[in-house]
Amino acid sequence: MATARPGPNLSRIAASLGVSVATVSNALSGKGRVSAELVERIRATAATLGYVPSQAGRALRTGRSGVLGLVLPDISNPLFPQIAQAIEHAAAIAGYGVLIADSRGDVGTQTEAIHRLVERGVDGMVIVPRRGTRIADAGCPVAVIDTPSTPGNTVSADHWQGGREIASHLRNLGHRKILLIGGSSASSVQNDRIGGFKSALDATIKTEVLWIEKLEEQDGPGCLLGLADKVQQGFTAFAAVSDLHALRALTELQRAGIAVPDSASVTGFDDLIWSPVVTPALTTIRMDIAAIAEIAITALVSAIQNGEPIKKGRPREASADEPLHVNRLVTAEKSRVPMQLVVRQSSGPLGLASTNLSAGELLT
Amino acid sequence: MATARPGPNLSRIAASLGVSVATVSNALSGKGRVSAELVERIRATAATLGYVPSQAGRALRTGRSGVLGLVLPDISNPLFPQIAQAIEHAAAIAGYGVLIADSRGDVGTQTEAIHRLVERGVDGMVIVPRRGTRIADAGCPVAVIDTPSTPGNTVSADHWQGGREIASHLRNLGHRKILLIGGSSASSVQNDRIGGFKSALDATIKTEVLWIEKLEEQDGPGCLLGLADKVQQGFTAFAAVSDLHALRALTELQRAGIAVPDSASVTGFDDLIWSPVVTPALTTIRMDIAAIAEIAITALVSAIQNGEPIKKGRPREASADEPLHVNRLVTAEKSRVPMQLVVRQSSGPLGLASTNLSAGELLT
DNA sequence: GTCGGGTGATTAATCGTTTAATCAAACGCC
DNA sequence: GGCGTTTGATTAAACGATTAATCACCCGAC
Repeated sequence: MATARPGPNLSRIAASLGVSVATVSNALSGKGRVSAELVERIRATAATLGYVPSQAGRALRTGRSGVLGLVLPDISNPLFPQIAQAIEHAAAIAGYGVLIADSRGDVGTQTEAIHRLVERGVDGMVIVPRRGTRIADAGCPVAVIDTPSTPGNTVSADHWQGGREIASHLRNLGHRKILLIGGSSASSVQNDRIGGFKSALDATIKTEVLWIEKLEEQDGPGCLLGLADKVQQGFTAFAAVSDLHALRALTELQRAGIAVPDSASVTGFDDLIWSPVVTPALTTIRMDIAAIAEIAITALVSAIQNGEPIKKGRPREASADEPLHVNRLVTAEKSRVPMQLVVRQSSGPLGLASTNLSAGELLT
Repeated sequence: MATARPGPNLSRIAASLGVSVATVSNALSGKGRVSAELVERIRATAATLGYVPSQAGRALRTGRSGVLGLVLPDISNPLFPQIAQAIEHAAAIAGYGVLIADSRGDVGTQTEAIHRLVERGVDGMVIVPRRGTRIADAGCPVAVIDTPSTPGNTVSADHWQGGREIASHLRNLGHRKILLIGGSSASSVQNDRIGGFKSALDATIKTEVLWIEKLEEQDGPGCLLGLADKVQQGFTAFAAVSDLHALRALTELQRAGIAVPDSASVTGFDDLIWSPVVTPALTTIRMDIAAIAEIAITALVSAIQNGEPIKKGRPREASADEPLHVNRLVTAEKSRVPMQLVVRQSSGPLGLASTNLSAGELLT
C-alpha cells in the first residue's frame, strides 16, 4: 500500500483547514509563497493527522522515485554486510531508500538484476561489479565501486596502497620470504592488492603468489594449501588478500603445529567480523567503507539532481537526437580512499624461530 | 527517473496503433475484452518500443508498490548475506523488489527503520527482530523470522531441533562433559539452541554454558575464553551456538596446543562462509534459509493479496470503525523449518587423548 | 422489424503530488 | 487617484496506469 490506508493526504489537510491543496503542498515543501502563519498551521495539522506523503504520487509527478539500487556481485561475499550497511546508511541520510539486487555471481544475472532495478524506477544505482564486468547500459546514473584502476570506477578503497602498507609492515618485521595468498587471479581488486604489495618491496625480498581457486581446481574445494611445506621452504610470512584466506592459512598453520606469529606471520585484508576475535587476532587492512559509501552516494545524488533533465513529458515523438539509453557513469572528486593498517597479534617480528626456518630452507 | 526517459508509455503505444490507452492496458494485463489479434499487435509494438510499465503510475492507481521491506537487526551479522540473498531471490520470483533497512543493533533505530519503509510505501515487510523486540505497528502485513518459540513468529529454522541434533552427534561420539558457548543470554535464538541441546541429553552428561558477552564485560572484547582451563577440567567438546564463536574457540584451542578434534571437539551453528575452509573444517548445523525465505515471502504475498481491501479511495471522512493502523502479523502453515547437521572434521570421537583429559581433571 | 445479448473497443474518472499560470487584494509611489 | 508591484493564495493541468461505465455494432431470435 502506498501510505497508511485511507491515508491522510494533501487534500484531507487542505479540506480540514479550508485551503487549497496547492497551498498545503507549498507550505510543506517550503517552495511557493505562503504566509508564515499559515505554514505553521498546516504543519501542525499535518502532524496531528499523521500525514505521510505518498511516494507514488510524488514519483509519478516528479519522475523521481527516491530509491537507489544496490547491485552486488555476490551477496554471499563476507564483505557485503558492511557495504550494504554503509550504503543504506548514507542513502538514508540523503533521503533515499535502497533496493537490493543480487547478481548471484553470474554476469547474466547481473544484467538482469540491473534491469529489474530500472523497471522498479530507481533514480540511480551503485554497482559493485563482478570481476571486471562491463556495466550494461542502465539508463540512469551509475556509481561503480571497484578499484581505482578499473576504468569507470567512481570511488573505492585504495587497494594498491593497502598492499603497500601490509608489505611495509611485514618488511619492517624482518620477513624476507613472503607467500601471497589470493583467491582468483581474475579479480582486479586482488590483483591491485598484490601489485601494491610487490611494489613496496625490493629485490632482497622474495614473494610468490598462491591462487586458491587454481589449487582447488586440482585438489577440490576446502583442500589444504600446503603451507607447512612452504614454511619448510623458508616462507616466514603469509599475506592473504582477504581475511577469509588469512583465516584459512592461520588455522592450517596452527593445525600443523606451526605457531603464529612466533614461527610464521599471517595477515589478511578487510578486517572482517571474525578478525579481532580469533586467536591470535588477525593483523589486517581495513577499508573505510563508510567514507566510500558516502562519497559514492553523494556523487550519485548530485548526478541525479543536476544531470537529469527532469524528464519533461514529451508526449509526442521522441526527438531522435537524444540517446534513449544514456549510461551516466558518475565520477567523484576523491576516487580512492586510503586503507588503514590494523596491527594485531597474527604478525610478529622474525624471531628466534626463524633460525629453524633457515635450517628448513637449507634442507630444501 | 521512473522509467526510461521520454519513456514509452501506454499512450505512446496507443497513439502508434491508433487505439485507446485503456485497450492497451487491457491487452497487456489480459484483463478486459480485447480481440486476440489486437492483443498480439499491441504486445508486439510494446516490445519493439521497449515499453516498461511505470511502477509509480501503477502504484498510485492500485495502491500497491510491489516492494517489500527487509528489516534486519544488525546488518553486520555474518548470517545476513544469506538471508538477504534468499529473501531477495524469493521476492524477485514473486515479482517484488526488496528495500533494505538496517536497525544497526538499536531498538529505536528499528522502529525508525520500519517507519522509513512505510513511508516508502512497501506492501509488506519481513522483520528479523532484535532480541525479542516488540514489533512496532507497521500498518502493513509483517512476516517475522525469529524462532518458533517467539510469539508472532511467522517462520524460522527449528533452532531447538538443531540444538538436539548437535547434542546427539556429540553424545554419540562419546563426549560426556560439554561446554556450550553462547554470545548473549538475551538472544532467544541462542536460548532455543541451548535449550534443545540440553533436552537431548540425560543426566550422565554434564554441560555448562559460557556467555561470551558476560565474559567480555570483565575482560574486554576479544579476550580469551579460557578454554584450555576447561579442557583441564575435563571438557572434551565445545558446542558454540554460532560458527563465529566456534571459530573463536577453535583458534584458541589450537593456539593452546590442543588438537582438534583429537583432544577436543568443536561445533558451531549456521554453516557460515568460512566453516568449510578452516582447518579442521567445522562441524555445524545449517538452516535452510532458502526454504524459510520462500515460506515467509509466500505468506506475506498472500496476506497482501487477500487481506488488503485494496484501499478504496474514501476521500471524505475515514469511517471511525476501522482501525487506522492494523498490524497484521502474517502466519505460515509451516512455521518451523528443520536444520541439517553438517559433519566435518572439527568433531570426532572421544579418543585416546581423553585419557589425558581425565588425568587433567584429576589434577584440578 | 425490433429487441436482447454478446463482443470489442472507448470514455472518463481516479490515485496524490507538484508546479506553472492566474488572480485578488493590498501597498507604495508619483 | 491611478498604476505597477508585491504578497498570498487558488486553479488547473499534468504524471502514467487502472477500471468501472458506456457505447457502437453485429447476430440471432421472436
